[in-house]
Amino acid sequence: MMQESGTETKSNGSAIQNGSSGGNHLLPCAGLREGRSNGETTAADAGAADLAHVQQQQQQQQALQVARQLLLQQQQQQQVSGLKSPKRNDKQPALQVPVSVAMMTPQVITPQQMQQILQQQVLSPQQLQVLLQQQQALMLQQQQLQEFYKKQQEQLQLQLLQQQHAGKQPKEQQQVATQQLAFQQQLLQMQQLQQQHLLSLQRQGLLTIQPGQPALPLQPLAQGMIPTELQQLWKEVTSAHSAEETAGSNHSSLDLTTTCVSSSAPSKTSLIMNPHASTNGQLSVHTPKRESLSHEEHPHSHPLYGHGVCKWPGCEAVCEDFQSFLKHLNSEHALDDRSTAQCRVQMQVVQQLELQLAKDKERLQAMMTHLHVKSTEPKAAPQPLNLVSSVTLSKSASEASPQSLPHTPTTPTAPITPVTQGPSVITTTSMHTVGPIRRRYSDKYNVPISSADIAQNQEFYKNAEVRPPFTYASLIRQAILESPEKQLTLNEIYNWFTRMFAYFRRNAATWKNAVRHNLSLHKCFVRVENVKGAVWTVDEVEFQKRRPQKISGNPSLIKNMQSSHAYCTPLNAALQASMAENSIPLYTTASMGNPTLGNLASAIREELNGAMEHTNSNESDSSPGRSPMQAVHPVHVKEEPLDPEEAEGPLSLVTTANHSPDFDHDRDYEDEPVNEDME
DNA sequence: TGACTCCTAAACACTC
DNA sequence: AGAGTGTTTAGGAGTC
Repeated sequence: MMQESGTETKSNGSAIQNGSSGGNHLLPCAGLREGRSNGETTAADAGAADLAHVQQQQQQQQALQVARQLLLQQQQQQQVSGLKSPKRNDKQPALQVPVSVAMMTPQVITPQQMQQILQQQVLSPQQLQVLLQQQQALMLQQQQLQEFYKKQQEQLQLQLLQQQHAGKQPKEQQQVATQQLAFQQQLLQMQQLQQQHLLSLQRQGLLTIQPGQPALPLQPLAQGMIPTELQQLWKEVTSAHSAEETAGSNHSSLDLTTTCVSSSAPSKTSLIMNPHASTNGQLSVHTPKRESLSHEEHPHSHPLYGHGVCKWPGCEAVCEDFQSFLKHLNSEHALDDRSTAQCRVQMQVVQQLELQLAKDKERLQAMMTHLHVKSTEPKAAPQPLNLVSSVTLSKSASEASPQSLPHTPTTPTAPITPVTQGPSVITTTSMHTVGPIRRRYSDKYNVPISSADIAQNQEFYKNAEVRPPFTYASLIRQAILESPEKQLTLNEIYNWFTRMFAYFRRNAATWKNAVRHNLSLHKCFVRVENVKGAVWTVDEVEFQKRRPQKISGNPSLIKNMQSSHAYCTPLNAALQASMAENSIPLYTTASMGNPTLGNLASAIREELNGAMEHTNSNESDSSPGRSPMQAVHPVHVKEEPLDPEEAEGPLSLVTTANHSPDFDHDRDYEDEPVNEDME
């Protein structure tokens, strides 16, 4: 360490001032830094994007399902129309209350359950995201069905009134009744699907229902939460707010649902009043018509219209505004053989996707089960370890030190749960990153946490008192490199820690001491006299030298990485292929924007790139160490014990759009986590 | 088993 | 004197 203390002119006071406001000038990370005040981005935004896509997809599926259902109805109707008595009025009461409250109750995870999940810490942030997305998808469907049902009932009543006055239109009454029944069936199917989904979650350990807890379907309606509320709940729970508060607020979240409902809620009126509906047996055509009508009320959303383009499969006609789109829709995609055929094709596409999804889910389940069994075989968790302590805390900290209570997350409740409790610790992202890609601490406890995890869960670490699975040195380096001038005062480093990680908002004495200790201990941290006083910089060369231990010497690790890569590449290809081959715009190239799959795939690539870079660089170690200026790039290091020398030479077998130019720089550092997300 | 890394804790010195 | 900063040592635990 540089011994300059004798000549230091630092001013503690100024340093503190700088520190307190230091975050403000860290422009590159402003988004992150200000997350707490501006609303957290990154993960949250990604989730929103995901939701948008999922929503869109759901809308398409919904429209098709409704169309399918209606087609069926009409066929049945045609078959029995001659047999049925036109007198259906007496049936109306029964039709008006056909759906129980339970049926209409969104079977989402209740606040209590969400809280429980969080408390148990059995879910990684990714899992929570996935969970939320799944719930949201289901919710969207159910919302749409509910809306549809309501409209049907309204229409039915309207018809009744008309009939009472005019004493006619029995056929339409019959239609409505039939549709009601069909709709009820659909709701039942939805309910069953959701039940299966929940059961699946339970099987996977993702969701635990207490013995005394009523089954989800029986949850009171008030406890049902719409997806955005779930997200909000997640935030608030991780922010140590009570779940009850969150549950109490049910405002605001209607963006998704309203959009969804408006976009796809089938207009019963249009269906019934549409001459085709009552006279034409070819139903597939109704979908566009119905939607076109229903969306006149909600001009801003239509499953078949977006970005000024008609999204009718194979069309892509440019429509300047919604009105022209409607005209186009009615003229070009009217009821004819072609449209009907296209609709059928689309139905098949959806069915294929559903089939594929089911298969992949099954496969995932098998993988998780398999990995869980394997991972828990060697050692059982003898002591409670939460996500945090299991990742990085040394025993002295997690057990002996009373100060280390932060491991016990203050998040509402947080009973410490053994991480090996269930397969749930294996997340989608962790699945493909198990093994050498994780830093040893993670491997140690089978809690794979990657920078990708953090990237996607920056929010999580900001709000939950979960110890980040990174070394102090890495965090310090990250903090410094994130700063515009690549230098920070000690106090600014402190602030960065507390800003980025809720965990470091407690026990300051402990971790601040550790920070100082690391700054002094590691040669890679250079103290420089500055106008501000003393600032700390990172000597990247030293940082790279810092890690003599190489995993290159471990053939098994390399093998694992390569095999992982071998698995990933086809997986990625399969993902894209399955998307593209279905010719669904959402899923094609640009679509890698599809948050869910796209991110997953890119995350996989990224992780494996890192791994391969590492292994490859062992062979072609061409990095002579870079100048501090080079090092100044924002860090993107993975949490892997990588070789210092490999920094540059990522002979990446896979190039990804996501591949950050900076990515390679830090590949070798053993810990460098936080960056990707933060950038 | 030993070298190594990382963490925590603590003592001490220096400056303001 | 007290707080903040910086350095150093020690010991435990895990990895390789």
